[in-house]
Amino acid sequence: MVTQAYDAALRPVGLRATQFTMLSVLAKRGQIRQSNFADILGMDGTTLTRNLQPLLKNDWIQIDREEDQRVRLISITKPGRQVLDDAVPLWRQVQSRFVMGLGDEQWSGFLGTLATAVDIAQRD
Amino acid sequence: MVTQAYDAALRPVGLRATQFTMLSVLAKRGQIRQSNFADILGMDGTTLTRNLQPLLKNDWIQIDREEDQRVRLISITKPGRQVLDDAVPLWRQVQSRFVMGLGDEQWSGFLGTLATAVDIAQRD
DNA sequence: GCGATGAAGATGTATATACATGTTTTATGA
DNA sequence: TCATAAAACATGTATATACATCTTCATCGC
Repeated sequence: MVTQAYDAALRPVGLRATQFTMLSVLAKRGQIRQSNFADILGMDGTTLTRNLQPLLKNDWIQIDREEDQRVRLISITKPGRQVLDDAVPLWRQVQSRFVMGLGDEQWSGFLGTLATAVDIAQRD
Repeated sequence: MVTQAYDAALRPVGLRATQFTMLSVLAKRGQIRQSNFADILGMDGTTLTRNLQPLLKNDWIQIDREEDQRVRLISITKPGRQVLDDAVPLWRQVQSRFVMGLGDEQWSGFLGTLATAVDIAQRD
């Protein structure tokens, strides 16, 4: 239901929550290897392969090669930065709805709990 | 990543996390209307229509009609109860990994935060 | 220099998710 | 009563997700 709220808020610019996250990571980190990108997103490599397609179709990202022909380098494009810029205010509005609704204390506790949960999931 | 942990734990019995949740609800509440089921799960009605298919294919649920021919009544079957019984110990193991890893205080805080988040998402 | 091994992605298949829209059945109002 | 609205689901389409497996390319031993 939380994801639905973010998806609904981003609909005017044509972005889904996942896509917003992906473009945000690319905007912040610049060109990165596909495998590294998957790790950052906590996403299976094959999932990332599929999730790149809608972004490519809209020319929001580009994929380059390096000397090692196996590696794919992903980066955001100018149109990608544009749609991200358009999306940020919409994102901020939902985000603040949740942050303010929970309050600072519960919010920071939530972030900490999620980090711990990821840590526990990674064990084994 | 949390969902991945639950999916991995349930793999030996052939259940996904979503399916485990659906069968658990049916086991606890008995026969329910499809629309009511969707509300309980916080799932769009059309998503539920699709998610029922794998359960039907495995004969874990059945769908009956009532006088109002529009309504579908969903219930768990004997094989459904069987696979759920097989799954519960596997689920308990992952569940306790997360509950114990977080500790009682953080765990109950987490549950409260999620409930509040759902509440916020439902506004508007 | 060449065969085995391993790294990096892609593909086949299945499930999960929801919006827009369509279909069927029931309820409602002039 | 009958046309219309509304309720309950299904379907078309698109994205999100991951496992098993395949392909391609690089590296490492010998």
